[in-house]
Amino acid sequence: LAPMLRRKIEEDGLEEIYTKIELPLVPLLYEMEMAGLKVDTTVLKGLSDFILTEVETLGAKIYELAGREFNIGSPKQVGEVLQELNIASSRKTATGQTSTSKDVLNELAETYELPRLIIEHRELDKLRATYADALPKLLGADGRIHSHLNQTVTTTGRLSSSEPNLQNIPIRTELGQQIRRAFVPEENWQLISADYSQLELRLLAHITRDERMLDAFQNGEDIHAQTAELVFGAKTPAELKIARRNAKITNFAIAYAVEAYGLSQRVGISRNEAKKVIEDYYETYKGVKTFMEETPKAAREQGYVSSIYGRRRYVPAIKDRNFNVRHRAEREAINMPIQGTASDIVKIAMLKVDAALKRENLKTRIIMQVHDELLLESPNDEVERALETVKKEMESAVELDIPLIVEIGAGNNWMTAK
DNA sequence: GCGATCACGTA
DNA sequence: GACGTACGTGATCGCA
Repeated sequence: LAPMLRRKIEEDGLEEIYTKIELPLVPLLYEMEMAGLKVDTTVLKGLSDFILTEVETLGAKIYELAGREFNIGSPKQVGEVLQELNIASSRKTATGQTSTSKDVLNELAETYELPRLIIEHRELDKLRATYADALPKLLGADGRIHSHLNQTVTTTGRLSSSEPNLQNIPIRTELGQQIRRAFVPEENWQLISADYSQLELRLLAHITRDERMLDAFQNGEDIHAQTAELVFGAKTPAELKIARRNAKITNFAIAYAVEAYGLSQRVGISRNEAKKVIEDYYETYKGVKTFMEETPKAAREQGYVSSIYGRRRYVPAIKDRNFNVRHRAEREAINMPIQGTASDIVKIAMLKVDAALKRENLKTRIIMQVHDELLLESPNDEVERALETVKKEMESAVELDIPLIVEIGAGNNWMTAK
């Protein structure tokens, strides 16, 4: 089997990906899994208890407004209650059930209190069940969590993490951030978090060769502000402040081939306004437009798309007779070179950081990767040096038409390290 | 006990 | 009829 697969690797031009990235990564992933992350279970216990009290209070209010008790954790029963109160949305799930998704509840929450409370209840219960209560159950004998780093799961080249998934630890909400406080360094060590700033957007510029976008990154300009001015027409500082937020959403959404409907939902504008924004975007960033048009064509002709280092994703569905299946494949094809190249680069950076740390005889070690972020653990007396080495190795991991920028920090838990 | 469904956490 | 990509996990629920 090996000779056959080797020949296939050669034929498909995958030697670089295989021999320079994936194979050398194996021992490093092993070391990361063995190292694990230290967890302060008292922080999690405190959070769990706090959330439980909050959830109980919320539950009582919810039952009162609903006029009866029911299982708030059951979307089916939530749907039934909304129907009883005649406030159910007409939107249905794939199986015809009344939808109780956050979007739907948010809309109802403008008029009614109950859906707002259900949203809050769900958020709290999710944090409690998935993180505060689940993580302590997975502690090893050493008091550390040893997640699996799966190398052969994703279609784009990303890693995945499981048992537990440490790539989806909360960060967005105030309470969610508290979960990160439970991830701590060894005594007299610190955690270092280093993440690539706007990696995928920079790669969008590099890959599409769009002049305006390349210029912005090369000159260290604020890309979201630029989009706010050029696409949203912001002129005064006040206009800019508002438009920048929407420009940021748009910049990221474009990389995933968002359509008018999706953008209208995210930015909170009408579908026609969103259509205009996308048109203006492509007029402003012409290279991006060309990429969006040419990539599905190339995928149809070759049968696959590639990252800039040659990693492939086959997209047979791009020839499907069904419109929806075909269009989904086109978006997948557009996104893969960006997400795939980002994956390649972070993996290369991991190898370079690891080699540099070992070369300098540092005890500092990589313990986790979260797609564009590396988490390291570093002895107190090494932290200063490690910060410098890690930042340097990550920013110079590869040479592209745009600069790579890394934001880095150290702290006594994952929250403060960021 | 298992799988489908729904929902939701991250980049 | 659907209309960003990539994942993993928990609770519920119906079925075996």
